[in-house]
Amino acid sequence: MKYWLFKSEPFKWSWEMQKEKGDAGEEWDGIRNYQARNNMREMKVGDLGFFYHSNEGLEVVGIVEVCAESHPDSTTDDERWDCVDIKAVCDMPEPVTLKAVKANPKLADMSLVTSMRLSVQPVKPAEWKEVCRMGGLDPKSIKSA
DNA sequence: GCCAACGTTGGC
DNA sequence: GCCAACGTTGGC
Repeated sequence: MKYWLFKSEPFKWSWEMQKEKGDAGEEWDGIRNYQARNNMREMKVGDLGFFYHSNEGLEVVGIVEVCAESHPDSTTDDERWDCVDIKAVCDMPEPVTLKAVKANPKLADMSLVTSMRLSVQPVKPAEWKEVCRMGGLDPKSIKSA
């Protein structure tokens, strides 16, 4: 099981909108970047991810779970682009801001800091635990449905 | 809204 | 295969 981070601009697709979809989940479509796509191709059902608000908010606001493995992106006919489906799992009790992540030496190598523009990123287990801790969330309490 | 950083494209 | 030009992302 792996960990990931999904970036979204809240005025395009927000955490609230993701939660409204419930367990049905939603396609994480519109990704037009090879590295981000390759990350999605590696995802398995049950993998967990952070939901991060970019541009506005600049914070990790929730936990999501991969609920469908990589398939063609329905928003394009271009065969190069695949995407996964994700569903909301729970809120981050206290959103973890980019500022806080940058200020934490343990997270200095996190993709969020080093690969600022990558919209779908891998997260290391140690980073996962640390961000959960900062957000007031016990990683062990995250239950996939 | 600006601009730096980065990815992609296309001419050579 | 290099690299300049261009477009996009995302923090500020």
